[in-house]
Amino acid sequence: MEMVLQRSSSGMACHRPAGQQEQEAAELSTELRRGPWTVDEDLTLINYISDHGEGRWNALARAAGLKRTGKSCRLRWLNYLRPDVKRGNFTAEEQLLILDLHSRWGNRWSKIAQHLPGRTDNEIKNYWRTRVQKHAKQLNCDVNSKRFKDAMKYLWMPRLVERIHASTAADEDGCGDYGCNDLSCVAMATVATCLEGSPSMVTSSSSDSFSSESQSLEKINSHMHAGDEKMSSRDWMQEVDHEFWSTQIQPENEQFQDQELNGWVQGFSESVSESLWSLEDIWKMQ
DNA sequence: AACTAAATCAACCGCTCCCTG
DNA sequence: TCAGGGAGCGGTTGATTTAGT
Repeated sequence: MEMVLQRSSSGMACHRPAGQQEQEAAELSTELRRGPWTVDEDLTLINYISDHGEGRWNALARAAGLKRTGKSCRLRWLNYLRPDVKRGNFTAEEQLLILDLHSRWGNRWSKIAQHLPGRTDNEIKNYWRTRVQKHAKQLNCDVNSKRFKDAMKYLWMPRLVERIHASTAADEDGCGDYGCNDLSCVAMATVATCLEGSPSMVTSSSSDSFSSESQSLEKINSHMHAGDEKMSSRDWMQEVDHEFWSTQIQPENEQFQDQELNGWVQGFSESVSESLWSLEDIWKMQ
C-alpha cells in the first residue's frame, strides 16, 4: 500500500500503468492518516504489538486496522510508545557520551543511540541540532571545525566529567545511589579509552579509534553484563580510567588557550546543565 | 494580556541497504 | 543475477510550546 506512494515519489521501479497508479495513490492519500497520533491510535498500536509483537510494519499497520503507513507505525513505536523509552532532559553522562560518540562516528545517530539505553536516534539527533549546532552557530564556526571540536574536547567535555565526578562524590557521602550509575561509567570509560587511543581525538579520523573503541565497548559490555559478580560501578570506573582524568583531561587544559571559547563554554556548560540541576540535583538536595 | 521570536520535538520524506524469490 | 519489497537511517519540516518584549 504505502509502497505505491513512496516508490512512485522516490523514483524507484513501479511498473503499473500510470493511470492505475494515480488512482491508487489518490485512494490511498484519502485513506491514510498523517500527522500527530491520537490516543486511540496509540492504544491500538500498543495492544496489537503486545499481542503479536513488532516487525513487518506494513502488515502490522493493516492487521491492526491503523490507517497509517508501516513506517509511521514503526516510528511511533520506536520513538514514543516503546516501554523502555526514556524521556526528559539528557544527563551529563548522556551528553558526554553523545559528544564523544559523535566525534568518532559523526551523524550516525542510530549507532550513537545504541549506547544510550532508552534514548532514540531521533531524540539524539534533535539534541545535536538544537543544542550543539545552535552554539556552534553562535560562535560563527561549524560544528565540524577544529575550533569547535577543541572547545568540546578541552573545555566542555572535561566540565561534564567534573560534574559526573562531583555527583559520584556526592553519592559516596551517602546521598543515595543515583550518581555513579552504569551510564556514567560507560560515558567516562568510552571517552577515556577513546582519548587514550589517539593523541588527538579532534584530528584523528574515525577509523584510527576503532581498535580502542572495541576495547572500550568490550569493557563496557563485560561490566554491564557481569550480573551478580560485577564490581561496584565506582571500582570499575576507577579501574578503567585510573590516572587518566588527572593527567589527560583537566579543566582549563594547558593545551587549550582560546580564552574566548573558554568563556563561551563556561556559559554553555551552565546553560545545558540548567535542566539537570532542576531534576537530579534537586532530588539529591532533598 | 497580547504579540512575536526562538526553541523544541514528533513526524514525514527520500534514500539506501538487505533479504527473498 | 536481478527486481521488488521491507526495514532502517539521516535530513528536514512544521506544529506546538516557551521565553521575551
